[in-house]
Amino acid sequence: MGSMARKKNSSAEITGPRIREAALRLFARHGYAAVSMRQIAQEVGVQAGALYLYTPDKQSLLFDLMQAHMTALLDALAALPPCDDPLAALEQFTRFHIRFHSARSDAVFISYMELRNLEPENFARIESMRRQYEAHLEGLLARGAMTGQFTVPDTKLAAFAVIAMLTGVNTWYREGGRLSLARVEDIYWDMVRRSVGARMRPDRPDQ
Amino acid sequence: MGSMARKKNSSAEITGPRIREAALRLFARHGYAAVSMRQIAQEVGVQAGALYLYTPDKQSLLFDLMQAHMTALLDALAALPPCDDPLAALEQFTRFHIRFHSARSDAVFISYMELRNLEPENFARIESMRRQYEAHLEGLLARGAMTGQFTVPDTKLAAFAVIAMLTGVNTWYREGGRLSLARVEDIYWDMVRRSVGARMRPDRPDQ
DNA sequence: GTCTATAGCGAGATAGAC
DNA sequence: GTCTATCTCGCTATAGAC
Repeated sequence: MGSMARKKNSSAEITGPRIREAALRLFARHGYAAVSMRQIAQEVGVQAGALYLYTPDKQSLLFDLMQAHMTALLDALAALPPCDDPLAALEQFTRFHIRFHSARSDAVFISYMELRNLEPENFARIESMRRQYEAHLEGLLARGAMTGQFTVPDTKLAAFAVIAMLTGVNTWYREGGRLSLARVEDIYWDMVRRSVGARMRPDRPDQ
Repeated sequence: MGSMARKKNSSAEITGPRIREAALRLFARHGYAAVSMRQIAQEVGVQAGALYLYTPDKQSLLFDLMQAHMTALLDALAALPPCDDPLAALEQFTRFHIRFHSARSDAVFISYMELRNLEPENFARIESMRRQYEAHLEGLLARGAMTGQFTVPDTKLAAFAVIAMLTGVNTWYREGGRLSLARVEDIYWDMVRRSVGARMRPDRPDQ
């Protein structure tokens, strides 16, 4: 109980997380089906058999990675400061989406690309979380449409379009490239704002 | 030479295409790495060994599918009637992209998701074709920015954003759903047009 | 908690009969 | 042109020593 009372095997304590990190990176790079448990073990520096002390099987490893990502996404979304004004909320969502996703490109990639490799019940759970996320955006678009701040012919399609546009950043953005992430946020916010037919907010006049 | 002069084995003549169709469907559904040559053979109704009469190996099968898709895309793009006006050209591109891609969802899916499984030289060839397609859009956005018809802070990012938004249609659109494809085109064209800060064309006033 | 060894299986690809 | 049979390899997962 006391500090230093016993010295734990330092590597054993962190093997679990390291397995998940290695699996995340390898699944994102080569695809779930193309990555073997041996490769993951080699990346971590243990033998293949040792992985099964930390995960019941390969499928659970994939599902846990996706679930952790989606849970973190929904938690972070819920932790945003509340925004009554739909335009402010849309800007908040836009910047949040770009920042959150660009910092987790491997997890994002896996969560979109490896849905096919989930067993049905696992698939259903991840899909339900994704629908929650989309519903948040659709809700704020609907509020903005009601107040007349937004012009959207169809809130569901607009939500799909905005999310697809924003998630696309991950396919080309690399740190240290031509544009800073803050600049990318500004540019995309401009396009998102225009795409839903919204004008600038009064406190930041420019249009 | 004369008609009916000899009766060809009817199934032999079409086995090659049927193999590519089966591979396309299976790769799209389960992923390249997860699909076995035996599965493809079973879908076609031949034995696994027979596949190698039509493709040197599994990798070539994947590459041929992607190359055929990208070639068809670039050919169809080049075959569009020329458009001098950037706004008309953008509408043409928007509707073309949605129509072409929604009719080939399996090939689109594969061409975006299985790039990781291409050997380096094959990857480079597909990527170069994709860049040609993006360059077409970026070029017309740049022309519209020069004429003042578009307001785009960055033509490259705008091209990425528009393509991501439009390709996203494939993730949810299903024939016979709530909206017709023509209606989807209209809605997305509206969002694309707004996102680049363009007004309606004079011959179709409404904004 | 990690190792070695291996069971059990299915993969890609080829050889040769028909 | 398609078949059966097979080679060789690598996979997931487990058993049991340490």
